Amino acid sequence: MTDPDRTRADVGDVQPLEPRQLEAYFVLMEAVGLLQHAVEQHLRAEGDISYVQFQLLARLSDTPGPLTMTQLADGVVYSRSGLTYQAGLLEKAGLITRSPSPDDERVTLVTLTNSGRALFQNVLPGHIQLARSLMFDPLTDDDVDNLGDIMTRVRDQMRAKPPRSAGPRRRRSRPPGSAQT
Amino acid sequence: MTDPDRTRADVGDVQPLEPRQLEAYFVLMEAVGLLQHAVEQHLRAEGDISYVQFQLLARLSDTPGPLTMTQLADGVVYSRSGLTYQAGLLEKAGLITRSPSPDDERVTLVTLTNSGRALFQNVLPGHIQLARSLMFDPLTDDDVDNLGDIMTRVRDQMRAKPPRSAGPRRRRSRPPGSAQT
DNA sequence: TATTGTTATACTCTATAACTATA
DNA sequence: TATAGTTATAGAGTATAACAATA
Repeated sequence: MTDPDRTRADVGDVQPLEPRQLEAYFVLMEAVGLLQHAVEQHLRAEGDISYVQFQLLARLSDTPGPLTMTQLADGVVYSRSGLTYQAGLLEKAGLITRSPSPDDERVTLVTLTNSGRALFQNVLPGHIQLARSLMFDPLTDDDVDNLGDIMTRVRDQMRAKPPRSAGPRRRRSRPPGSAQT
Repeated sequence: MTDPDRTRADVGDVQPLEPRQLEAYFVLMEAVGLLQHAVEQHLRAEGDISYVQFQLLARLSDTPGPLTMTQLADGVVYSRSGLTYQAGLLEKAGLITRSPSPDDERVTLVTLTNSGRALFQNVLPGHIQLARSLMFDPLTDDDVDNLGDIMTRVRDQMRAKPPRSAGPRRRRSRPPGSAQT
């Protein structure tokens, strides 16, 4: 497992690893990192919610009826308990309600309250405004179309791939790097 | 004041919020969210490091000499103490060392150890491989160029804008939503 | 038995404020 | 005084495992 010679930084090993791809990837991650941070700040300041909570509200706003916890979690949160935690916060804040489904009593139906809808609508324009000023200002219409098109393909690709398995399982409660050497 | 001349994306009015932009923005955030999650899993499994730690190692790998804490933090971490925490973990894992600068005794110089360099080089190819399989597979060369070009402009835009101030300060320790209505 | 959701718990990470020490 | 970094501490968020209830 410690073969520093095997894989060199000279990444020309297995495949050329396209420098263009490398650069695109890192720039993407950096830019989105900055964007996420700015957006989190904004949402916290304006509505006292996190981006995850914003996503959950967005999903509920986008749907006519209520959603089940499982439906709500999809793509936003990666553990059931994580969603329960977030839903607990949102419910405590009066932004959603939870009630058992009549059809299937195992299921919890999540409904956006008026207050929740109002908060979301209050916060959305500024959110978009911020996103626009941070990322769309330097882009042309074509750029926006391209970006949307590209990222749509990427997203679809990712949703098709194994969404949650990403390699062999290992322990996670050691100091970093201790898996190595 | 709020853009009297139309921004490029045909805006005659601020409200309609450009559906194209909206969609591009949300798809971007979703796709990158999925990507980040997958990448975090991979780094944890392969090298027992987080993405932030990976970024710090990457920065050090990219530089001939040592970096100061402040230089290292730039763009990766948003608080001094956050970096001290991460550096503490990396040092404990033997991936970096910290020593006072001879020039300015206030400054801490961070150096990548051989072990740290080896770990980074071990982990990098798989990291890129994963990124490629998740996001570059469905893209053409032109797409990659476009994406890189677009995100470079976006990133530069963001670095130019107030990077860490993003609106009026407010309290952060209330339940979500309580700032509203 | 399988599925939906919650709870208990442990852990990671971030950020503010107070502090030390150098410049 | 201002700057570089650390420490103390508090809080948000996540995930695993055990659990209860329903299908």
